Amino acid sequence: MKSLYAQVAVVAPIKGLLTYLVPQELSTIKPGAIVSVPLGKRKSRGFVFAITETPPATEFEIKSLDSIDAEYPAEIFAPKLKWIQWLAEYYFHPIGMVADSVLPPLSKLQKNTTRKRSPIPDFPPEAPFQLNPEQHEAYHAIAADSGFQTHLLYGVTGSGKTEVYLHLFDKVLAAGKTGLFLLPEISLTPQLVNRFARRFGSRIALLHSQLTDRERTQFWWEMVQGEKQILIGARSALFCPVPNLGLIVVDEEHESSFKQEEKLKYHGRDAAIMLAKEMNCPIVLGSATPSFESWLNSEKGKFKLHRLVKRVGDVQLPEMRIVDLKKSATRSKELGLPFWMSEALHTELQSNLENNFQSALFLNRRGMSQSVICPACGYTKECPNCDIKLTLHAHNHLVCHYCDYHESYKSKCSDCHEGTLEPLGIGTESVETEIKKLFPTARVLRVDRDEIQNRIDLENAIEQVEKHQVDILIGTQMIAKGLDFPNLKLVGLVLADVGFNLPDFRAGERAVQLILQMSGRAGRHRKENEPNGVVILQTFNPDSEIVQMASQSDYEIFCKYDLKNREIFSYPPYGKMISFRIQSRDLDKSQQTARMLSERCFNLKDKSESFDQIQVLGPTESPIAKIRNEFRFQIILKANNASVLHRFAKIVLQNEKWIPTMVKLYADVDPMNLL
DNA sequence: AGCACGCCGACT
DNA sequence: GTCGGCGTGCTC
Repeated sequence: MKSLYAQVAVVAPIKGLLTYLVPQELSTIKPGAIVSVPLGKRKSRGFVFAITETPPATEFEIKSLDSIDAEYPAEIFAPKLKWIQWLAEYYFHPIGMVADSVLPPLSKLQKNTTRKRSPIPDFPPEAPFQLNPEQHEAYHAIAADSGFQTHLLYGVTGSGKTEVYLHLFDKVLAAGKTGLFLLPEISLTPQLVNRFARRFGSRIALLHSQLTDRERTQFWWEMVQGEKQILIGARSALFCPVPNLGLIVVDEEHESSFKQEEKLKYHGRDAAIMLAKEMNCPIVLGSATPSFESWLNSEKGKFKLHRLVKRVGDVQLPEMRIVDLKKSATRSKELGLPFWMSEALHTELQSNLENNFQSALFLNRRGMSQSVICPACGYTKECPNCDIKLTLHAHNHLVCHYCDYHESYKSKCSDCHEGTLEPLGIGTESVETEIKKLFPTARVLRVDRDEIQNRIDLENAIEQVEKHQVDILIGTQMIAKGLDFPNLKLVGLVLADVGFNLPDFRAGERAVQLILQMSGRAGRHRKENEPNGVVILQTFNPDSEIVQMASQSDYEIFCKYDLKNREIFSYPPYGKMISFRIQSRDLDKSQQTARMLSERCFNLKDKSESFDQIQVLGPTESPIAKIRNEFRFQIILKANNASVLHRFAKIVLQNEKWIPTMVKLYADVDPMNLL
């Protein structure tokens, strides 16, 4: 009898697979099996990727694996192996650590455990809505494919993309298959989950970070055993080994939060496309403002494009008015209004209140947060661990956004001991205070990270708005996504400029997406005799391309304009990027290692002509040069050909021996923010 | 990751 | 002496 060897991914930071001898009594072992193996002086969990009869040449003494985990039959994971392997190789992450995320957090629970409070709301079932001609056409074009095909569903806000998804899932269920519905931050869109709950009742399962381990484990098994057929989740739901997959939908596909920024730095949308390819099923990417990556892919014919250009019920898109804050400030002062409240916005809020409609004020706090400044010497407090200004939080706390550092807020300047520290800039909190002063009778609700800590908070907030217990909603990004309030007629973009001038080639794309997403909340359901939705965009840069094109609601024009620039500079989606981050507690060591790495890159470039196209940018100090007392440098690789670039990076990363101790080197493939 | 080994300073 | 903190190295 020949000996069998198992190629095993162990849960440790090891790049490749390790070889173990299979004991005679376990010779029925199959790829996909989960095993317990000796690793150094301990035991580790391992994932069997292949069984071979010949041992590979290795200087290691081959050990025997201990046992097979009976809890997880090999058939569950076998179909996912190739996808896991792709993730590990493409994103340069240890394969065992990638594989480990296919498991539920707890071991199998007793069946029929009852939850205290189901995360899925119990709604009376709802019949499907009739699709309008546009939706119908998109639905049929997508439903025509049963094998792998990527579809881009480009529909303006309020055009009824969700109804198309629901019809598609209906068809998938009717065919006896299962579906996967991916959202950027699922816990932030309860309204969407509710619609699925109404339509599919007990056939849906959820997977996202706000569930308890117990809930996640139960949903995982319910999907795996086919008791539920539609999985709604954040990107991590991709790892659940659902059998018989017939459709994947990625909603709000342009959202950059689909990219995981730590550990396995994968993009949920791209990983979903690979999974659909592996499972040979169609995938739909939906957005009102598609990512430039997807846009280009549809132009190239790689993705099939479907347009929804009209709102459901022929409701008009909101009218957008632009206010130049430089000009409006004087008038605001005369009227006793703060600089960020133009006369136009004030009038509109007033009349909306009188007519009993709801309004929303949107403020992107990023970069405009409440830092405190000393008017005497201009000193702003910084975090002692990170290169970041402290921001003023609920009343008396100065906090760092990157680490846990916080200190109490003392008004006396600790630098010059003269001035009194004063909050700089505006935040949602100060907007709320002012609004309450200006409109004392209005019912005001603020929705941001400080106020809304969890799913329940958000659900309660949404309920209040739905029941019209709120007249003016004030919020950050949180209220820009997926919310649908029939009485909301006015959206005020208090300071639309934030983000325009960030040193990032995607700044324009993001700014326009955000403006359009937010304005899309206004006037979605117009009854007869009701006015149209109104958007008031306040800005210090009324002439910028971003404002001009966002105001025309013409995303496609902006897309074409900005894509031209990207092409000239070989930025994504034309060029591809991989960034390296070098990090250690020792500033000199970090810097020297970064220089060594760049030298290695240039040496490798000289070895082959095919690497001529590769640009090595840097090393530079990372925009946030220090986090948690570690100094960070970065090198960016850019090239026109993705596979050449990847091959190049792989060679650079192959040997880790040259890296000095205590220095960490990370790769980020297709980085979304270059911080 | 997780575990052991080995080096150092500090203390009963 | 020896306890324990953490830097270092290794895993088929």
